[in-house]
Amino acid sequence: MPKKVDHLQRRTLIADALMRVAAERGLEAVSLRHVAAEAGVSAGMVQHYFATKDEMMAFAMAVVRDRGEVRVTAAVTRLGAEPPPRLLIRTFIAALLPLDEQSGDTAKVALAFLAYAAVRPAAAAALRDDTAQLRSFVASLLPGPGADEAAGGLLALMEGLGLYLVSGQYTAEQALAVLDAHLDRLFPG
Amino acid sequence: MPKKVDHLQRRTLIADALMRVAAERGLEAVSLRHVAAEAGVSAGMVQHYFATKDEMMAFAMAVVRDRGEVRVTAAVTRLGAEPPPRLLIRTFIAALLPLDEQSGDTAKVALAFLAYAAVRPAAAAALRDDTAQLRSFVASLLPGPGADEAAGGLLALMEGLGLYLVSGQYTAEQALAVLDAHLDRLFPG
DNA sequence: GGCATCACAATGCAACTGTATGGCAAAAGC
DNA sequence: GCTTTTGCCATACAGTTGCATTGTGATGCC
Repeated sequence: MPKKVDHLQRRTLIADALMRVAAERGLEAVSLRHVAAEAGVSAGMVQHYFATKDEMMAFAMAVVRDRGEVRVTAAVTRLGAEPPPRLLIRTFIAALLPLDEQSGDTAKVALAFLAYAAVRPAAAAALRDDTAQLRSFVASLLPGPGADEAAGGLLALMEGLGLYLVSGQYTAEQALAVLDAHLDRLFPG
Repeated sequence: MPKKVDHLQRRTLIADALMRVAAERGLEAVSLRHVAAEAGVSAGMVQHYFATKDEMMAFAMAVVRDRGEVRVTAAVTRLGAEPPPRLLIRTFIAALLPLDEQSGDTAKVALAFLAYAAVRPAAAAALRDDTAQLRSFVASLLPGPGADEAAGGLLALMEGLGLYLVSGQYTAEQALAVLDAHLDRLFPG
């Protein structure tokens, strides 16, 4: 076999360029040539690693999701074993929220993908499982009756805070204040 | 002066077509020709009423916002004078949430516009005022201390529920259950 | 009745889109 | 050393995009 190249690395390099373009100019500015230029490679190479644009988009979406998962698990494991439920919840929600500038870009991309998936049922299916899983996990950590609705509410609040952060309506401090106030209600005493 | 035409009506007709296209196939499918075809008019006419595509988009965004406002005030005035705060809040949040199929389309469009505005600071400014206004209104209705953070949390929860509804993760009943559970916490007793 | 003004249509144009295709160099297996 | 496979590039292509231009009726004012 000839020249061996790490396909995954190349694809990730391209996906990163895609995300940069999407974060700066929106998903509609994402074209093969723009992505290639942003990545500093030829348009032909992008085509070589992704047969179609849809395939490239799907891969980039998967990267965004995986990065989020990594951020969460990293933040959670940093807590050590058996952390108190409230701290655990606060930690992984804070890890998911776009609180700094860099994750703000990621969130912009995620928002663009969300709108993209809203009219493409096939792409939306992947997102569904993620939240359902997250919700039952949060519900298991919440005290008292009505934990299920409370978990749904907490996650919805998280998404909403994410939206406000992306659109620049909230600062990181404001968002965390709102989150903490909500947690105060969920963890009485 | 020649043929007098109701400009606003024509522009609204076109904006409605734009929203239909965006709801079905996403914002990136919104082109002058597609919108014209959907509206059943010539592409030249669209150009006649909107000098540029951006102007058309801005007008459509304004229409979406205005429709939301109308929905809210209609639902609220239906309550009569001096409604109890909790009912008032629940009513206008329910009016804003995409609970039926038709408003689901509107919400898809709103989501697309949100992503659109996320990378266009000029378009995002209009949204900011709206939520700030809404937040102080809600805060004035909430009891006890920390009303400001609680109002922010409630609105964030609303946005998150909207997202979940649009992406098909929640049914209308589930969303309302989560909302009511949250209101239970905000209005103790 | 002339005529300016407006509504609308048709066409053209350069730029861009995603994808197909062909070619070329390099590297491994024989 | 030759062949084959692979990485990558360049170009071509048909279709679409936003926008400019020009033309054509129709209308209402004077």
